[in-house]
Amino acid sequence: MNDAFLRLDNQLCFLFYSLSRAITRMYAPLLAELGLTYPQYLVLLVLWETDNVEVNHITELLAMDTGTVSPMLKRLENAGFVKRERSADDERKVIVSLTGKGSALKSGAAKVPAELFCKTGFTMDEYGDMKKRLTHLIKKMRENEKCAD
Amino acid sequence: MNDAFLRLDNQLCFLFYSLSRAITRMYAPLLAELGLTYPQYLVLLVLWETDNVEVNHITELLAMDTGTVSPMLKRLENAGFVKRERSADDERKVIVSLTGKGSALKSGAAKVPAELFCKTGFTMDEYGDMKKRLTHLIKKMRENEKCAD
DNA sequence: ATATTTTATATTGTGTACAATATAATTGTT
DNA sequence: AACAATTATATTGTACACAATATAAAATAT
Repeated sequence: MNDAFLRLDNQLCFLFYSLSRAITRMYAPLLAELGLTYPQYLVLLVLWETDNVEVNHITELLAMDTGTVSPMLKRLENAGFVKRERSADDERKVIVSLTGKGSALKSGAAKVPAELFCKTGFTMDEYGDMKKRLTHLIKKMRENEKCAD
Repeated sequence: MNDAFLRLDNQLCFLFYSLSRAITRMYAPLLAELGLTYPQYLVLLVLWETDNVEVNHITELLAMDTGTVSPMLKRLENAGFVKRERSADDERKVIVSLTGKGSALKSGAAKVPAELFCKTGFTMDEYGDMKKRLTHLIKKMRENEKCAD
């Protein structure tokens, strides 16, 4: 019975894993035109919504480790898209903000997710429906964290 | 209008990306007991279904680059789970096969996906339904590869 | 006020991902 | 048969991912 779960084509997890990588590969050439990778684009999505945030804010929204975000911010800074400054009132904090170049990228980036949406072939309703299902699943999995028996 | 797509919490792609990473993190401690990472576990899933396969067979089923699979197989070989041998009739090919240790791992691995299934809180029907939706989406995205306008 | 703990970020080390390149064997061509 | 094109795998280089550790500043405790 358990054996059926060991078949690759039965694994829901593998589907999520494959799909995620396939999406990243689809984004790659579109984002390369802007000089970004997909994770870097996610950081900019955060900043385009709220500028001047702590590093902490980014790691939490993206659910990423500092070991991932720290060097990524360094690369974004080297590329001239963001700026990093120690906070004046709390020297532990680093405030990340957009440069002019980083802000300017937003208009060019707008067509990227629209293009990806088109590739899904979804209607707006189907898109929303899938979003709801995934959000629900994520919530469920968080609740069932400890499922040992 | 396009601007709404730039909001992080509207991005279906980000949900897939987050969920995939969350699943991998959930697998990690369970697979660590077996001495495996998630991608390494995927390779073994392939071999448990069909032993003695070309490297090519693995890269295709997992949709992974040789640059990913080659070093991974080397690590699996060092860990004693698989064996690699040049094919006799075509010296270009490398045949990957399970060692006794690699085969033996299968029984211990059976409970891993069952545990993950439990965490989803899905019924068998819901599981199948989600699988169907994702398979359909992957097919759709492959068809709409070129969606430029 | 000083020692302890907590918090915010960075670094180290291992393992993917993947594009681009390299290498060697096989097949196809002339 | 000699050369070109193709095929199978490996290597190189860059960028995540993440656990574990390090570091320094702030908050708390004594």
